[in-house]
Amino acid sequence: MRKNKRDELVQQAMETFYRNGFHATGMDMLVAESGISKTSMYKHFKSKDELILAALKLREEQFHSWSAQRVAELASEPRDQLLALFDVLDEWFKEDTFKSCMFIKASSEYPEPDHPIHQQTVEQRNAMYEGVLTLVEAAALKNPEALARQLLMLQEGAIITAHFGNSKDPAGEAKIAAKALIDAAS
Amino acid sequence: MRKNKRDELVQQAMETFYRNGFHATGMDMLVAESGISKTSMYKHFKSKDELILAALKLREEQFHSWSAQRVAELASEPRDQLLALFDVLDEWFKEDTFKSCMFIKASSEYPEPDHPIHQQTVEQRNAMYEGVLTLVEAAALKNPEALARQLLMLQEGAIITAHFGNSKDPAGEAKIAAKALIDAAS
DNA sequence: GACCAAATGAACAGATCGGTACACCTTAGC
DNA sequence: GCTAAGGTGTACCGATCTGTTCATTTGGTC
Repeated sequence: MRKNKRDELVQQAMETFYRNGFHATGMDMLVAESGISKTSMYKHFKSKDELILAALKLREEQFHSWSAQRVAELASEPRDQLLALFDVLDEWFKEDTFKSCMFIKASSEYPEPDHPIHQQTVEQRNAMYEGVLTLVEAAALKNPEALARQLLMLQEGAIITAHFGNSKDPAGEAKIAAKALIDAAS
Repeated sequence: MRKNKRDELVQQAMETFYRNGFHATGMDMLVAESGISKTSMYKHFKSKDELILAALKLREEQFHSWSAQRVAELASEPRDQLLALFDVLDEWFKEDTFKSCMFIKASSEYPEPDHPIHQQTVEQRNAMYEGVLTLVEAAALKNPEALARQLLMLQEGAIITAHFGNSKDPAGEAKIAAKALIDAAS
């Protein structure tokens, strides 16, 4: 069975776009890094934008399954799981390959609200919010929508701060803040 | 007295890079938008990167003076000023030209920690942290370093959330969270 | 008006960009 | 072995990229 070139390409694209930036990465660079011919690339994807969309979709799936699994391993109660989200962030920040969030990068480089790439980042963020809201509701906390939004913003803040690199423990600090907000909503 | 072309260029560059992205903006686009010749540009700046650095510096000065002035107009006590930071964010988010934060964008498009542009964004963020820390200390709140970090992360989170556009009142929600953290540190 | 600094415009250089065309090769299934 | 699907390599296209050169124009001061 021949390896799936399309999947290889999307995986490589995801890594390269993330590390190097979307506009700053040309298709020739992807050819060089992936070993997949440009002809094959354009056979599978009509344009660079379509490839980016596929890479973002893959990133969303991989990150979501990894973080959900880690959270479930770290805690079982919804309230503890809300805090475990920050431990999982911490693990992510400590990875050598961490370079902020691919969706933040994409929404920044494609800032027009009607651009498909921007729209996909918004959808991904909506899905994150829904995930946090589900846990907040399961934990029977007050003002669930607002609290979910605040917790998500702490996560965003931790990601950005971790990328700037000027705090020793962004995830830990955000977790302490999250705990205070959760306690206040109990 | 001839108008200062260099300053005009930096102002225009700041606006165009911010709206369009750094890599996605070519020097020819800047020529078209500013009406300043490419020759003049390269007379004042050795490279595109140097122009970007100057634009970031200008943005830092303008944003800092504007926000400091607005905060001082909105509140006089340090504790109230910490909360007023979020009202000022709100004003900023509501501007037609809001497109996330120029320093977040720059750090994202130039993610290498040794790149001068990335370094300048880190310095700007350090200055923001010091500003928040000064207010936290003046308000005599507990754990000032950690609290300043948390408040800054809420600001980061609000900026990112405002840019994704999937919350009606990111600054207001972040302000409520900030108030809870400040109350808990009183 | 003369002079000088600042600025312009036009053309250029080499490189890269996203994307196309086509002959040819490789792999997998029958 | 044959065939079709998948993939490659090479060259190409028109456009754009950052940056350079140089003759000319413009603006300000005396």
